[in-house]
Amino acid sequence: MEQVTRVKMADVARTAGVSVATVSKVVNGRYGVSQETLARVQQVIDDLGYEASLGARSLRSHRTNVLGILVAEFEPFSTELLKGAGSVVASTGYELLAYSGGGGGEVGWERRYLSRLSGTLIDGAVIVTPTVLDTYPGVPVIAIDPHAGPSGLPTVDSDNLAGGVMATEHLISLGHRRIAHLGGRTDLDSARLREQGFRQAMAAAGLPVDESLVLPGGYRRLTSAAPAHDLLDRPDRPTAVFAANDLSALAVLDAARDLGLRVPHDVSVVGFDNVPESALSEPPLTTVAQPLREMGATALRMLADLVSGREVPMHLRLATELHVRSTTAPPPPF
Amino acid sequence: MEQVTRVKMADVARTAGVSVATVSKVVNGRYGVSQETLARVQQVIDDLGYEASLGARSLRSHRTNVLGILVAEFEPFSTELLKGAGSVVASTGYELLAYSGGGGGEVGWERRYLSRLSGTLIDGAVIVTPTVLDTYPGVPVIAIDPHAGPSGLPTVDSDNLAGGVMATEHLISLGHRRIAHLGGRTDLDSARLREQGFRQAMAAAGLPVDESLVLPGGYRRLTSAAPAHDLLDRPDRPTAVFAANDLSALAVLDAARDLGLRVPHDVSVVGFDNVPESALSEPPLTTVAQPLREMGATALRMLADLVSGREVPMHLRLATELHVRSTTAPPPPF
DNA sequence: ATGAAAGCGCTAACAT
DNA sequence: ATGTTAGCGCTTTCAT
Repeated sequence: MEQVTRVKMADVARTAGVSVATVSKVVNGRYGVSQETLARVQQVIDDLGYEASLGARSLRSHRTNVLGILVAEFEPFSTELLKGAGSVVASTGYELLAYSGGGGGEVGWERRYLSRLSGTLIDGAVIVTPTVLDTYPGVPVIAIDPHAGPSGLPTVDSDNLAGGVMATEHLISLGHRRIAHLGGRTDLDSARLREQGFRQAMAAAGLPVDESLVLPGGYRRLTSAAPAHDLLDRPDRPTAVFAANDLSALAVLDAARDLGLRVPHDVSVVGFDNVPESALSEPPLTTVAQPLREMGATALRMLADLVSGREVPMHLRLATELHVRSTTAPPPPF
Repeated sequence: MEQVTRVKMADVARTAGVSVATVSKVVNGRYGVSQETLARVQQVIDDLGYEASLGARSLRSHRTNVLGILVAEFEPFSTELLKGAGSVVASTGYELLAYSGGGGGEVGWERRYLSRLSGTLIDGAVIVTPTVLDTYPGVPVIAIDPHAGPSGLPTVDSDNLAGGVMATEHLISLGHRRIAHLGGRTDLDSARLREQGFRQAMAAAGLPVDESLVLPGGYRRLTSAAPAHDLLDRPDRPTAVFAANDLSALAVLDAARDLGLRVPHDVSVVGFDNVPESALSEPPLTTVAQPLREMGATALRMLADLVSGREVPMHLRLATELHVRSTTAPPPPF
């Protein structure tokens, strides 16, 4: 029989002729219920389609069997992580709740979301690119790719330094000597490490870094447009640009097109991240891939361990990997 | 001051020297609080970093300002919808909670999830590809791409029939005559419509359908592997395969590679959905695009309307569109 | 303007 | 084996 209002435990209890406590025991598989009663109550539960309210249950029991993944926004980066987390959650026995304000991640969003959900709705959380890296009292938390470097929180990220080296070495091996770096957000750890990788590879090859060819791009397509243009619109322009992420690499592609430069014939471009958009550009972007799915999966497994009181590593760093597509080639001859 | 336990309303009340009732009024912007008290309480809230527990709040108020999107699994299809929903949620003033068991969607998962969350945690839900299409008592619900055809639930989907026709006509226009169809899940409406489109286009071109070339693939890469292999590993293999979705098309690509067949030289492949992965395959997949982001965005807007008591259309069908990439070409000569 | 008290749906002692 | 009772953290009358 369908009712117009949600079926609650009291409804089940009344229908089965028992107390709510007994129903609760049945639902939670506690001892102290006769076979006969159990069968009857179970039958009523099925008939009525009863399912315990997560809110009410967790308010009382402080255990929900649900893990959270908190993101500022559902965009390509975070949803890749989500796919990774989703692919392993079943094997942990938990269910997965992804939460986003939809806004655009005001500073401290992670703390608000966590307070909202923790203690009542989720047993622990994976936080994606938190801006503030406090430890959170009483809630198991794993950070993915935090903006500031590792602190008290168990963290999963990828090897930004090695990635920066890889991108730069790739260009050097093609014969480039005059290489520019369109940087990311200078306040972010990942951007600093990618630049450091760039400098390290240049130094190792005995190549000078022209400081006028190292410009901040801000990780976004819009903020990268002007510096990308400046980089390419000069008589002594570089033969290659290593951009700190794919979005800014795309901006370099835009700038090249505007200036009538062909990629990779006139100038080579390497990005970072390997978001799907990077494969869809024209030409498809050579980029350093972060293993986003694997990072999501790893973080979720760590969280499950943490919630179960098992030991987890403080910092897990996954390898990055160069994906050579079509924006890199040897430099033009003089 | 950081505490070791979650700060709750009682903590705020004690610190500010008022009752929890007053704090509640401040938090919810109710009238009946003096300017002075309001300022003091607000200050304490900020100092302590207090945020109301979603569970406790909604248990009492039955209004949460959170919309849910319920999916069987976080895979490319559902996460695209999620991106679409996420992109508009801010403009509706709601926050967004995505929920998944992680399992593989036992029958009736949507009812379980909905019971769990509705009434207490979310004000309404978008359900992605529900298997059972009941109306749900007392909860505003929008269905995306339901497995059974439209029923009592407001629904958003795309034109699967036209898409199936489009994919097949594309292959026919390239000169293919012997075309296979790797189907989806036979219990799903979308799969049936795509196959129907296939048959319709074949019939319109006066081409026979070899029934041994129509195999179910189950919409997943794993379940499609065997039938994809069977389709290609026969002396009279088809010159083209129309796969019911991108994941199974990717499985066809895998099978072709295993068998040493080149795509599209030896066999052409068309997918359906246009998930990001389809552009990343090698070679990039020709596919029928569903406007997934738009579907997600539309469904979320409809849900917001429904929750606000506004009228919503019963059935919104969005157009599909062929994206020709690199897995289709004329058939090999004999 | 403020606070006391009841209760949302559930679980966990503690009776019986 | 079953029921009674007391909350979980919050909102909401209803007093004051």
